[in-house]
Amino acid sequence: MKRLIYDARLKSVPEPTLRRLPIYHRYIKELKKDHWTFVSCTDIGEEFKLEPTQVRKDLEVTGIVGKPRVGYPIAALIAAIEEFLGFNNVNEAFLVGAGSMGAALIGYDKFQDYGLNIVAAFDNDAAKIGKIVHGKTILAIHKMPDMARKMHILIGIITVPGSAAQEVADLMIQGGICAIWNFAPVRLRVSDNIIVHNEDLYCSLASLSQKVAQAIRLRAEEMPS
Amino acid sequence: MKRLIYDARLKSVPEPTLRRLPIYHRYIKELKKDHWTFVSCTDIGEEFKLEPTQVRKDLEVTGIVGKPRVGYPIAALIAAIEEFLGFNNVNEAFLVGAGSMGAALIGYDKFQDYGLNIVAAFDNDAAKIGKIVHGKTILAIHKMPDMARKMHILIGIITVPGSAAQEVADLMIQGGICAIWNFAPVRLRVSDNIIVHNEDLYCSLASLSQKVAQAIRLRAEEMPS
DNA sequence: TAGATTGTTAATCGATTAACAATC
DNA sequence: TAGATTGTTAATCGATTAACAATC
Repeated sequence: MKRLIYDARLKSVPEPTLRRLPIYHRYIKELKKDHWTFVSCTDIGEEFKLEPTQVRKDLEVTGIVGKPRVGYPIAALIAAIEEFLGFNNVNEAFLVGAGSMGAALIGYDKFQDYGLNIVAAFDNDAAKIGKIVHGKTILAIHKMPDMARKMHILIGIITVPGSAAQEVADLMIQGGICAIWNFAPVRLRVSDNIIVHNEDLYCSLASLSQKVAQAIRLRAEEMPS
Repeated sequence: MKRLIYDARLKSVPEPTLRRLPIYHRYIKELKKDHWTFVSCTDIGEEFKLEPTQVRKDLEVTGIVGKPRVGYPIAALIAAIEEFLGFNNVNEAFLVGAGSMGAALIGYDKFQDYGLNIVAAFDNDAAKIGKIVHGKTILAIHKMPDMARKMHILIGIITVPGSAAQEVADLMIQGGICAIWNFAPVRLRVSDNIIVHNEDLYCSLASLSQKVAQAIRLRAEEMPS
């Protein structure tokens, strides 16, 4: 049973794994509060209706080593997930678009725990510039690229309308930003060294909508009135 | 080349397909504005860097029939996607949790186009009840289940803190709601006839965080200072 | 010791991609 | 007609699940 250190360059981690790890992390932190010291894949799998094997595969990428018969030491496991997901090195981020979604995100104070610190917010609307939102002053967008470069900002959050998103993305990249969390309903055209995460609520809603529509269709067939 | 009508009961549509269709839909509507009449999978694939075959497979689920050599008639294709995704039968929804995220969602006026109409918003905070947000009065949460049942509401949106989410979900289901769009960072325990869509921004952020952390690690290795 | 769980390899499943005849 | 694109089947790829020896 030799064990190789996981080398992230060889193979990128599956996206489903990346999205399950924070779920596990949350649960395991709860267990720690309840003074558990070990947790098994069976425990985690039962909580989220997942196969223990899948949980084990997921945890494997963090490099954690477990004990047969008992599971994984909780404190070490939490640390391994946090280290792997980059929660420890908190990165500073700029947010552009101080509308209601932007304001909501500025207010998410737990983002810090996940490696994100929104240090400034920008807008192009004179009515918004200078206003304070959740303790942060909204700055003029034209200041953003220079500030980003000076402050070595790596992450940008886009919460502007779709029509302005590409322009904002270009400015961010100009300022040295290399990862964009995009809430605008637009696919951004960027070079492929830029990480883009689309949070397109309309697409998510469309998927929900289809399932509801299908459920209604099936129900109508089963009970013809 | 016989063609069977797609029967949604036989096989559920892959989630990736459901999330790509609205993207195509948006693009094709743009093309229609520019007076295109036909669009091919090659066109769509080039726009989004996808294989034409994949686009074709995706469009197939809508039942649209194309013309070899020219592609799909734009107007019919838009109609087919909208019908398939359930954009035509707009469903009424209740939103619970009038915090900043709730307020942002109430303000998303395009949700109607995707089959969702937020008709009422609720909260348990006396300070919020009675307030008007984006033209909608915030109601007391205790009124929600009865109102949902009387108004035949099918969709619930949860934007409360994680600690309250399960309780809200239970109330929604009690009111006859069968589909939940959950923005709280919690996995809801519901019976499996309830559709749950988790919009867990922390998980999404964690995935972004990991990629940024990895990019930084690689960069550090490539340029040792 | 007995048995539950780990680590790891193999099999399965589902989604993507390739191949190609049909066709406009 | 020639050739691009559809519709459809087969091959590939990647993620999930199953199997099982090692082990505490």
